[in-house]
Amino acid sequence: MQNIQNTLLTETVQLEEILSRLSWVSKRYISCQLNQFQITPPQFATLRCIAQKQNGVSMSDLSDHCQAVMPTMTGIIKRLVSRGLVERKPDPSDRRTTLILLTETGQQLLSEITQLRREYLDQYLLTLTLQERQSTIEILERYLQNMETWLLNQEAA
Amino acid sequence: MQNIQNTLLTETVQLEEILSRLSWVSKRYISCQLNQFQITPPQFATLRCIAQKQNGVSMSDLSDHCQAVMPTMTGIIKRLVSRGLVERKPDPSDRRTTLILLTETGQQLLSEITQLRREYLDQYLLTLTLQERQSTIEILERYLQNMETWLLNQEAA
DNA sequence: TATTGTTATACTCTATAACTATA
DNA sequence: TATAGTTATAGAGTATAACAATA
Repeated sequence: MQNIQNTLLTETVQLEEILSRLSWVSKRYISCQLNQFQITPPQFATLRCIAQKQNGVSMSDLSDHCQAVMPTMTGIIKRLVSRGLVERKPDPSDRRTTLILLTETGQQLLSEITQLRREYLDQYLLTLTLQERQSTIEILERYLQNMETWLLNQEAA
Repeated sequence: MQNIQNTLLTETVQLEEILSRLSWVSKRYISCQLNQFQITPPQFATLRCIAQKQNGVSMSDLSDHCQAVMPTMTGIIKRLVSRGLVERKPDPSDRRTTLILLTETGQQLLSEITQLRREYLDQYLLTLTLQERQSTIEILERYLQNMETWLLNQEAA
């Protein structure tokens, strides 16, 4: 009996398992870290996305970058606004567009969270060699781009 | 001014960013792969967990391993039962306990999804060297155990 | 009393469809 | 007509609190 699995790399089965667990466990892990700050993973991803641009991000850009549909973003932003973490500003060049910006409170919260996460991560990274750390960065970055490209293609289709 | 960030490894800032993106993007990626099978990431994680034990898993074990509280599991299992993917069986040794098992349909669906994921992943892994693939497995496995241990400690506290 | 599990409730995230306002 | 964004609605996941049945 010809089994298609025979053609796979020997590491593939193992890594599919690891990456499935990683997706789930890292979500629970981040969720748990965010608990004390009273924000959720989608809100965290959104805050990070907003922080990348100094002059504000439109709802549709946010929607694209966070891979969430517009009505979903509307809800997330509404909650972030009500907590005083972001604010809406009209775009002078197009009156249909609303720009979203971090408030000072939002910036402060985001950097507190990031700092905490860095400290936790640093402890783990100390258990790796320099070479391992650098190769991890390289490989995960490529893997991320791989998934992001795939997701964009799905969207187009 | 003494800045705590100065004490971090140079790779830490970069990896915190990468791991945040990874958590979010891998969730969207898996979610997108699961779409055609009409199941959600928490349902997928649950099915995998059930599949690991031949003789069924209790709700409380599921709740522990999936890191979700019992009422959450009740809901997820309810939907999986209604789709015919899992079934409940009373535990003969303790009448309080319900054992959850995969149905034949559930096993089949799970292996279809896994096969699809392996094929996608395999294509990416071909772009890595053997050494890179093996070191990725080792590093991610250790990172996972790190997070899992941390989560268990949080729960205890 | 302690454990196993469900139900009730409330909130967030999610997508689709319908809508408003602007270009 | 097309684009930017919101509202309405429904379903899934999440946690807390209250409850029933069994140990």
